[in-house]
Amino acid sequence: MADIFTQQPLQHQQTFLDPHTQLGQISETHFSIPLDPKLYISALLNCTNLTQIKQVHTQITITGMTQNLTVANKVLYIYARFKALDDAYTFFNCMKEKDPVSWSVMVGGFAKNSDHENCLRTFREIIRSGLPPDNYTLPFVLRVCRDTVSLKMGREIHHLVYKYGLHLDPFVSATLVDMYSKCGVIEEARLVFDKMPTRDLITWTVMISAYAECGIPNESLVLFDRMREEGVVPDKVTMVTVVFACAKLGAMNKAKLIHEYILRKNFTFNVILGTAIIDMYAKCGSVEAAREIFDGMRERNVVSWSAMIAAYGYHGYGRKALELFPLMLQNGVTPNRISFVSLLYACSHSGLVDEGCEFFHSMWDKYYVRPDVKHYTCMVDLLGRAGRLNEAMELIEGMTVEKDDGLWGALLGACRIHGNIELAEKAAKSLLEIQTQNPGHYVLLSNIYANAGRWEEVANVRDLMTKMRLKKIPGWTWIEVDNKIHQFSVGDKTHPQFKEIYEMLMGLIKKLELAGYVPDTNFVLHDVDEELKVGILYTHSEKLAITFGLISTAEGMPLRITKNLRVCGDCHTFCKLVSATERREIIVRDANRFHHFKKGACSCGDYW
DNA sequence: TTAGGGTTAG
Repeated sequence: MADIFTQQPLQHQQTFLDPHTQLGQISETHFSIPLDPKLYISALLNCTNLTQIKQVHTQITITGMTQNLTVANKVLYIYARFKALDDAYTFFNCMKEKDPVSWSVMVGGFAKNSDHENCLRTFREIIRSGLPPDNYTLPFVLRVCRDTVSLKMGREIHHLVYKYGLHLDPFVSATLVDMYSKCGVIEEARLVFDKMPTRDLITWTVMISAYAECGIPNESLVLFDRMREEGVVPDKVTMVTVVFACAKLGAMNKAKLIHEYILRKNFTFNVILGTAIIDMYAKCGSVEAAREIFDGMRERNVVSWSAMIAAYGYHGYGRKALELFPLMLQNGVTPNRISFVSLLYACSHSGLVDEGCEFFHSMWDKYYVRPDVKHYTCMVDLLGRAGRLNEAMELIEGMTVEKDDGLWGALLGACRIHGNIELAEKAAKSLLEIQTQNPGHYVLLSNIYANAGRWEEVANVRDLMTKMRLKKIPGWTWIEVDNKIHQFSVGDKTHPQFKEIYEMLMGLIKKLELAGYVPDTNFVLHDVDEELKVGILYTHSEKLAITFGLISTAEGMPLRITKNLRVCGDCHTFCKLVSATERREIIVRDANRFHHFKKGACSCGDYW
């Protein structure tokens, strides 16, 4: 047998694989050695497993064809594609001659297989050996910077483009945009994007997706329009990112327009696009429209089922979410960790404590999905909301997986609802030990202390926040009026009609109070002036006020709704009204969930 | 010969 890595060709003619035949069928016939590299390349590309690759590689070595760089690079490439990086690297090291393609394939092989360390090490070797980096290698290295969120390194790689006088082609630019946005500096991503002389579809898609992901989905839609104006035709991947942006925006009119566009342009309705549309409709307030899409899908995978379960969950329809689970199993779909997060979340927000506990226990026993910290967090939330705080604490104490700030935050939130200051302090101590960077947790803690009148602790938490340079970022709300999207935050005065909006708001507050609504300012952020508290309680979302304004024109509605409307602790500050789908129902959205207020009852059972 | 973009939760 020839040594396929040292590439020593055999001296004598051997029985070997006939590259003309189908791979995997060994030809026993002797024939003269074909020396056409194309045959070996196509044989390599036709391999379906590692054994076949090694067989072809052996033949290539026997013939001495490894001396041909094109063939050798293809051997490297195919090993990397089948994740056989050890084989690829051993071969790479034995290659007597390497060209930029060899280096690029090796760097790319490591990058695609998430071997960040070796990818960077190989890239440094290129630079050290005096070879210039090229436009083929840079996207791979930038990909590592993106995946490891290494902004500093990403900037250094970007600098190499100028240092080596490289042309910023669409590949490098697209990965730079992607890297900067995933590293949280969307402005730098946009700078690269704006500087490109011409942008191809992928760069547009990356930029559209970047805005949606970093919480500026309205800009995604603006870019989508601009892209089409410039004559770039979107493909289905672009449409998925646009649908995702619309889901983030929660704007139903836009959602419908985009859905119509997808149908009109005959985009293939695959699982990914279908699932994205389910999510979009659900997040725009219509769980029914989401279900319609779900029912109409030809193929559904675990993501589609989980998305639908989650949709019912955050709309407060826990039972419907749970009904989907056995159907999912019947359809031969295996639940994953996210399916269980969605199920437990649905239970916790519909007060289905027993059902939640059952799922939690069966997920590992029956479905071999090991509970991670997120599942424990759902359970703490479930037990905590139901007032079973001690059980929640016992669960945490018995955990073998690493605890994170979200877990303690859930316990802290439950302590706030039930006014359990002792347990709150335990949770707070652990949160402070972890040094959570989530300002919401500190605000929560400060509020608990404030409610207990422990002002010294309030001041300590505030000091800590200042020292850690943490600031609560205000939530944004978007509202669609006549197909135009308006953006607001609490106390916002940037809207051209802000005077009219606040006048209407103040009028509504008066009506609310006349209707007997007494605001509970206990849970309003304590970092605002006292006189603003009541205002914030109502103005947490101007959208809420505006929609109330619209509803108030409907006969008899405002008093009935306002009398019965009790928003939960979270909603006091973060509630967002999405739309009034019918006169007798309004849907309120807080950070991640929806409340359906129908004839004075909320679909979410917790707060009623 | 080698390169870039998409779905579910928190």
